[in-house]
Amino acid sequence: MLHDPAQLDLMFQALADPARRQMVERLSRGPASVSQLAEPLAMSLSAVVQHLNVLEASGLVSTEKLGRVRTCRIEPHALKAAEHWINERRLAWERRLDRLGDFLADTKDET
Amino acid sequence: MLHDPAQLDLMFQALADPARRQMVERLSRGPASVSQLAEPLAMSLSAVVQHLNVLEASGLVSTEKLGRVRTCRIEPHALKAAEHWINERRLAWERRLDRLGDFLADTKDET
DNA sequence: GAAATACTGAAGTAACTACTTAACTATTTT
DNA sequence: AAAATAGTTAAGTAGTTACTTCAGTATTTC
Repeated sequence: MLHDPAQLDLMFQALADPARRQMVERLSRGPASVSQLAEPLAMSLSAVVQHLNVLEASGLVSTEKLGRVRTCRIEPHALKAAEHWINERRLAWERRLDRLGDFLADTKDET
Repeated sequence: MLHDPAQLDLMFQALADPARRQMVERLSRGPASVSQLAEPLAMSLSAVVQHLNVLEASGLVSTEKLGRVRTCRIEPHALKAAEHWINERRLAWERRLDRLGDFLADTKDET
């Protein structure tokens, strides 16, 4: 799993945009062409291609061109890296609270 | 868990910045004052306060002012919401691949 | 081979972001 | 009460982002 901060930056930045999240959501249900990705979005095809480039640069999506159709798919490894970063921080916090809880319980015992 | 897309937007946008992620990382090890958060960052205190406001607006961090010190802490619920969004998409994709694998295996059995 | 399809790239623009400095307020400490 | 501390707020600015339109290039289809 890539913890390169620059890569994390690109991933979270990619996920920050609602249109791009919608694209990821669509792709989570299966591969799609650029036009299929564009269809539910209220913007030009050109704009969608630009969003797609952001997603691809972030590593969250990979694409392959066959003939005139570019097929896009999710990269679950990259998604997992973002997920992992958040999870680690949340767990660190929760472990801390647990230790604090134990400490308080122990202190109470000693009275 | 809040799935409000506007809230997700704010959260991912908040996490997109490396300085803000560093602040979250620091807070995952325990509460901190604004100056403590600022200390490792190469920017003015003012800039840190602005980042902090973004984090607070996103719901990822909450703060409480006592006297002249503002103490900041992580909101694990919000972190979990972001985590959950990513996880759902990745699982949707992986379930899809599993079904596809089963289908291919079944098809092979039928020869 | 002409027309339709599926994208791609460049240029322009309006809005937003991440800062800065400087002036300020509120709270402690001495 | 003066000085130091901790944070806040406003205004300005350079750089970035999310689009747009328009003109292009391959690839199919008819």
